[in-house]
Amino acid sequence: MTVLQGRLANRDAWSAIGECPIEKTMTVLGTKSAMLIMREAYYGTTRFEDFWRRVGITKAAAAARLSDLVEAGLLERRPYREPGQRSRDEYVLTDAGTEFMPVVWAMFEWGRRHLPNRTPLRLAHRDCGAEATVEVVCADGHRVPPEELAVRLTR
Amino acid sequence: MTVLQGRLANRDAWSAIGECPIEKTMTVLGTKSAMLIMREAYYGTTRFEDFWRRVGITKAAAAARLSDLVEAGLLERRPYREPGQRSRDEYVLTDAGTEFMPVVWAMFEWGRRHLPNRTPLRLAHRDCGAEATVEVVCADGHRVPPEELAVRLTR
DNA sequence: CTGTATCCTAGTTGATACTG
DNA sequence: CAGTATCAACTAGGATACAG
Repeated sequence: MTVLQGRLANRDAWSAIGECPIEKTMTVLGTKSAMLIMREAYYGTTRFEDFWRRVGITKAAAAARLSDLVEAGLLERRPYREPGQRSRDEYVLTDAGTEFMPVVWAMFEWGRRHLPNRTPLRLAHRDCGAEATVEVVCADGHRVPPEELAVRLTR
Repeated sequence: MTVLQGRLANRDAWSAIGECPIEKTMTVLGTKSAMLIMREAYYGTTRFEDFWRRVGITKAAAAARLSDLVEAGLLERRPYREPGQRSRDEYVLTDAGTEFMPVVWAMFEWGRRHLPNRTPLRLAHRDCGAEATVEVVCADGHRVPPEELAVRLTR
């Protein structure tokens, strides 16, 4: 078991230890519109028009990003029909999409704390009312501060 | 106190409730190279050549992104001098940069689980050895699953 | 309402060469 | 080693018009 955190031995590029999931994630989801659509989807938005209006992007951008997110498995098209209308699709979060939300909330928290902004929004635990943040935690239930985090090479 | 999570009442665009920190964060850090440079900085990389070689980008891209990250306050230039050389700068994580890492590790974890990859790396708690993940937790120490997360409107 | 098509601009990135 | 300069390719995204 090798621990990478801290000063590195001799290692060149990520290629030496395999492809980097961070890079792959950014390739699939590394756009502002994708992040904001995920935020909206979590808020409960499902309809095309609501996405582009609430996110504040063009319909073209929304269509492109929604298709990307469906293809990547974060959103799912689900047909619905308003009375007297043709069948249309709405976009709902999948499990994979829900599991992506820590990325979004981590960005929310960092931006809220470190960038000039006056957002009145706060993350909170509905059940107990306390404010919430995004943190690294271990399987034993400890919070893992940056100095205690290890990136282990397995196998 | 209003809770936004779940179906929304009548709300248009984020502008109605202030600027979105997620969007601002993406504006500053929404590039693949910035994320990967942050990863490298956390690993302990500090020198210009190590950044572009290990991240696998051009020197031009590395220079641009390193400057951005310094300006945004995530990295800090610190002068050093090798014997017989002129003074140069190395780039070290600031507190704001360290606090950004949950974003990076959340992406790592999501990509590792949901995208095809064979990375042998795992996050772990150095102190107890258990594997680690990125989660939403509240001030009372509870893990906050997606259904229990609220986004509250304060003031 | 739910898109698609087109034009246009700005930013990211790679490749390559050059400087101190 | 630590950059800067240039060029070209690609992508994101706004504006606008059009279609089912």
